Amino acid sequence: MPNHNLENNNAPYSPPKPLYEQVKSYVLKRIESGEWPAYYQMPSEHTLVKDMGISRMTIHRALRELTQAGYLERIQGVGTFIAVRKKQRKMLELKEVDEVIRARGTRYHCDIHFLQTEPIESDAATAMDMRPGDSVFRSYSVHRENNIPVMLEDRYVNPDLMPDFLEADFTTVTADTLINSRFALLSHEHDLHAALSNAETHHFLELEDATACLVLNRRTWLGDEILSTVKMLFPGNRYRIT
Amino acid sequence: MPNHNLENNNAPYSPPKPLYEQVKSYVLKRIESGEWPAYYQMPSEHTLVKDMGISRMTIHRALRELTQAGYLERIQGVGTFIAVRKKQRKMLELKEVDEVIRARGTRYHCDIHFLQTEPIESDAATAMDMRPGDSVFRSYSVHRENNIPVMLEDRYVNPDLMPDFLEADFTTVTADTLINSRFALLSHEHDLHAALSNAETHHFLELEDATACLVLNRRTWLGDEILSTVKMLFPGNRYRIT
DNA sequence: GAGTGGTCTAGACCACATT
DNA sequence: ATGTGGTCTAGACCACTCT
Repeated sequence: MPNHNLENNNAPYSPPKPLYEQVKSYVLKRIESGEWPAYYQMPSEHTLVKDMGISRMTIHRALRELTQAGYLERIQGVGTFIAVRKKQRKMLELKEVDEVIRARGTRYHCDIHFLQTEPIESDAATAMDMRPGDSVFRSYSVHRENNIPVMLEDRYVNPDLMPDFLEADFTTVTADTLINSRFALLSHEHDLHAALSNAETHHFLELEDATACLVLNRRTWLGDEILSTVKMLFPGNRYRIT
Repeated sequence: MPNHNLENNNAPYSPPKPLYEQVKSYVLKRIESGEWPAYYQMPSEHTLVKDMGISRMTIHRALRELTQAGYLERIQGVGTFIAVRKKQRKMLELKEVDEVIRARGTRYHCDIHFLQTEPIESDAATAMDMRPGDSVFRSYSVHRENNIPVMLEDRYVNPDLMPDFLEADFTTVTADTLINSRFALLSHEHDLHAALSNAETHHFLELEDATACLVLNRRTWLGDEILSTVKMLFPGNRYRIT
């Protein structure tokens, strides 16, 4: 049997790493050093099995995980290649208002202006993938930080998917928190732009003048059905998304 | 040998899914239906091997991947448990303007209004972690879709970290694309709000009236040093972040 | 036909936790 | 002592690509 402890041979008390991790390090080291540049076809599984004296399943697991992590690209029947620099995706996390405000140590409060069943009108019906006139739950609320309105929320919920939405106690949890805690497999779709306040939003947000607002639309999917759509308005001078 | 094609037995032309994928579906179905709630100890690998007639390595791979994905928690010597609802982080990907526009099939173009070295003034110095008066590279450009300005970019770059920034050809690549292709280990910090256009931005964005703009600030770190800060203005009626 | 990666098995040994 | 998950092997069959 070959010696499988490929590293730290002279360092005492070295915790043994699993073989597949050692294979991953072996490959990563050659990628980082530039020995195996992008597009380079690295040795096949069979070759590594022979050269490293490690079984194919173990080699395969290592290469599969590196592929998953974006370091390699594998083509069946062809070979394994070093991936071009993994594209850096710039992600922004959209945190819940109530959590942000509470984390700041300021006072959070929410006024529910209405929470009711209504026939859905045309535009919202399209967004919810329902027919105009179908019954829909709707909530309309203002979220406040130290009593100053920082967000206006206009939400539609599909009654078939969440029949008890109207019974929830939104003084203690936000609709978002409720929905997230209820369902396991949600996916979200976002859309962001800026718009001026209009007469209605002006009133509910208690604005003095026409104000640039950040508009965040979110559609929440439960599997392949739309559970909820929500439009959130943040006055630009009162709230920043970080 | 048991029949391993656990699904679509009556649907013709069903593409056979790998066994480990079928095991994953089997487990996910029971999580979604609520049959296996959070904290529930699901059957052991040995039990699944017996019940499903599938080898342990295959079962193990399925459970390992579900663990990696956050659905399960495994404790050696104890068992496998359904994970508490993975906190659903709502992420928004900030794509590059030029890529978005090109993907839409519309025409992308960028005007550089200036690209120079200048002494950094107080506010920007704070943001860049430099001293006021230090030399800094600055670029000021307008990004257009079908010749209509959709984004105004005001960027500062640390000359020590990227001495050749001024030599780059920004008619073919954006500063963002250049920076991303140059460095491997960047991290980004974002900040988003809405604001009205002012006299200056009004002019460069060729706006008719005061317009609500989405303001996206980004700081890009190279290790523990700030490589670049940029303020991007998107007129709300011309561009949405999706 | 030869070489590649994708999957799967039936066993094995180990580390760990509980009883 | 028993049961759990973590790793590893030596084979096997398959689908795919290229020559």
